[in-house]
Amino acid sequence: MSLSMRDPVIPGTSMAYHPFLPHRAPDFAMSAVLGHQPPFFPALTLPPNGAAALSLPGALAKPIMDQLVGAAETGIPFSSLGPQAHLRPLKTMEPEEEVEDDPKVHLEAKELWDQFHKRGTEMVITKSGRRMFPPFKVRCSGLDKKAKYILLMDIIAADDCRYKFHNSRWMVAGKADPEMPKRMYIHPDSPATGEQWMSKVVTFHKLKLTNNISDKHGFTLAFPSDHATWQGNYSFGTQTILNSMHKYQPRFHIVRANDILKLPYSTFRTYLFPETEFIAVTAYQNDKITQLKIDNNPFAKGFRDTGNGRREKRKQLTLQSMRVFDDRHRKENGTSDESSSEQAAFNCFAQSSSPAVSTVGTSNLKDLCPSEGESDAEAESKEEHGPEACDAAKISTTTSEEPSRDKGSPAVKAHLFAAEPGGRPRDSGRLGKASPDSRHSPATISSSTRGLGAEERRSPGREAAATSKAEEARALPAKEAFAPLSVQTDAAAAHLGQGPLPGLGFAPGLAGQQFFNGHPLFLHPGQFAMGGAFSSMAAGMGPLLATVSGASTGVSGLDSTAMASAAAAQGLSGASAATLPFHLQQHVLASQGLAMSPFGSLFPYPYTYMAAAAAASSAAASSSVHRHPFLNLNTMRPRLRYSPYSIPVPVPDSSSLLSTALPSMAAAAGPLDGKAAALAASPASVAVDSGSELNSRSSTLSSSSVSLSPKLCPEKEAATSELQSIQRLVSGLEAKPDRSRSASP
DNA sequence: TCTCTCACTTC
DNA sequence: TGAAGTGAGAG
Repeated sequence: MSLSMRDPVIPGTSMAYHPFLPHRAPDFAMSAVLGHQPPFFPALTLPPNGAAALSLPGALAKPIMDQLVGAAETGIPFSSLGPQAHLRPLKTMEPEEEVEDDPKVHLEAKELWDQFHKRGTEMVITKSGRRMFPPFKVRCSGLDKKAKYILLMDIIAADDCRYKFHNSRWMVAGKADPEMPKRMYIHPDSPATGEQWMSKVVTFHKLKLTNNISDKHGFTLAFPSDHATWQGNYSFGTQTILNSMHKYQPRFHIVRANDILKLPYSTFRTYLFPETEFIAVTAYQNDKITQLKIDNNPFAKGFRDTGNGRREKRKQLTLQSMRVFDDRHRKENGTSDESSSEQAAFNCFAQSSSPAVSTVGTSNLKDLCPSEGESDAEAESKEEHGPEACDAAKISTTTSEEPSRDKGSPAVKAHLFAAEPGGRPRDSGRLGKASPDSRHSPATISSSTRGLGAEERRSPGREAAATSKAEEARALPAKEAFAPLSVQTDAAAAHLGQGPLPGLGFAPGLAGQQFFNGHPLFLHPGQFAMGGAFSSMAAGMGPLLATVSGASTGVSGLDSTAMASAAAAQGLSGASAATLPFHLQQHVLASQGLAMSPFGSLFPYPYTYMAAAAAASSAAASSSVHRHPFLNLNTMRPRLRYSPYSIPVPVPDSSSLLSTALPSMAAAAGPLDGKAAALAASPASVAVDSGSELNSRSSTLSSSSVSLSPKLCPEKEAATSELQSIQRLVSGLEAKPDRSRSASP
């Protein structure tokens, strides 16, 4: 099993071929040269270095001419396009990179990561999304202070294996499940100047990991075919979808670009930190890693104590409170107002059940666990001087990027780990990893599409890069899910957008795009729920969507009719194109033309040349069977993967649930069914409580309140009796010291 | 193995 | 003050 250090570089990269270049700033435009505003105008816009690209007439001009011909076939007279000689930009762009940069990246919290790696590599994923722990934080240096950069992160499959935790160790348990759609997460501060990035630790703590294929944090932009610039759907989100029990490798990317739109044309520098590799789990398997996290994660502070576990404390407090209740009940029974006394008693019980709100509880908490405060303090101290402090003091992981960067030509710089010079950075199949010390250098890969060089220079890591490239292709088959574009589900959202940019996860705050700001987009109404900032961000994604749509058309064979249907189904009117700014309308029209069949054959080009490759590479690929559809032209049809649309959702017969299900089972049937089931199953307060819990995430306390309160529950006596029984039962098990502490408040 | 709820935490 | 993040534990 070979590891995949994915090489984001695609040989022969040259944006000059890209027929789907999105509309760009006027200085890149050629419209004036062409003498009109052709519908396909955006297709002819140029990358920042377009001038240089076009300076190579022969090979470069032809694809463009092909486009023109294609455009003509779509109804535009070729003659109206003017002579080919005019295919040059009006304005020559100055090279963007006047100041050479030499980015270096340090992994922060290195010690924590090392411990993480030593003790186990479990990273919890949940349905609702879980943050990474340890947090992925880096510090950058060597950036051009003035230049703007976009920082991204993604997580790729580390290998093709599924794992299991057996005999206290992780073992390969078979072949990996179909890969989840990959997403890129763009740091919310992007783009920012090098100076800004270097002035702080760059954290990606907002990124969440989930196993929820239909996660709601993914968004799909849907563009109706009748006026859509970018046909097809594109999903992006702040959550990365992972498979449980699979191994993953986070990656960090630095892109020198002042605009998200330029991502596809910019150089990606990719950094791998082997110690950040992890196995996704839905529940911890290894106590060591659990403890590490408890010790280091502030949110888990509640579990951070030496003596009794929190649960135990809670149990003790509960027992204690019950005793109080019992005492009171006995004392007051028959003499005073039963209801009020019991209410008071219950209040006591309720409060005590929640130490946080009970003075008794809190004081007793201390009594019961005298070491807690101290241990917390210790933990605090430990934390302060722990990993974080160490981070500041010592950065042990540093990149060693080649100082000489090949400007303008595609380059690969794979800086392999010290332990594995010149070879594969990792062997994914290995379970016994190199020691952390051997991994202090991250793998650094730099990919560029700016250059024109047809040849790719490769570092000694070429082999690894080649391997990774093959593996890179593995994830792309997920794009199979392009198919049912008319279906707008979250699952689709999560699944689509697997083009060269496999879904960009934009942090909510990401904004400041210079194009399309404030303009309406053709978003699926049910899927775009973010604010203006994000809207503009999403709008900025347009051109990227164009590339995706290209993939849809070229690879999946999606025709525009399908999109039209989708558009119609979404109630999106083609007239809405009129709401677009002029340049966007141009883009819209042009893209329509481009999306048509004459250009279908061009698809392999753009993706082959897409330097968004690092993003593309985020779509992890398997090494052998599955190949990048844009790298291997013979594999235009990616492997069939799970379909988000075909996930069967068996609806249990509610009647059977009603008749047989336990309340807890009824809960699975949904709130209404659950409640109905609870009600139908039994009139007992327990069942009713369960039902009430189904309707709201009410706490146990409130539920208990319903069932135990004499004012609210008609079965007061029964409840009281039951409570007493429980209390007696528990008292028998209770430790004596606790009893001695159980004084009435 | 996964999901959900809970009480706790931080921010 | 409340939203959000956390592991435990039950199912």
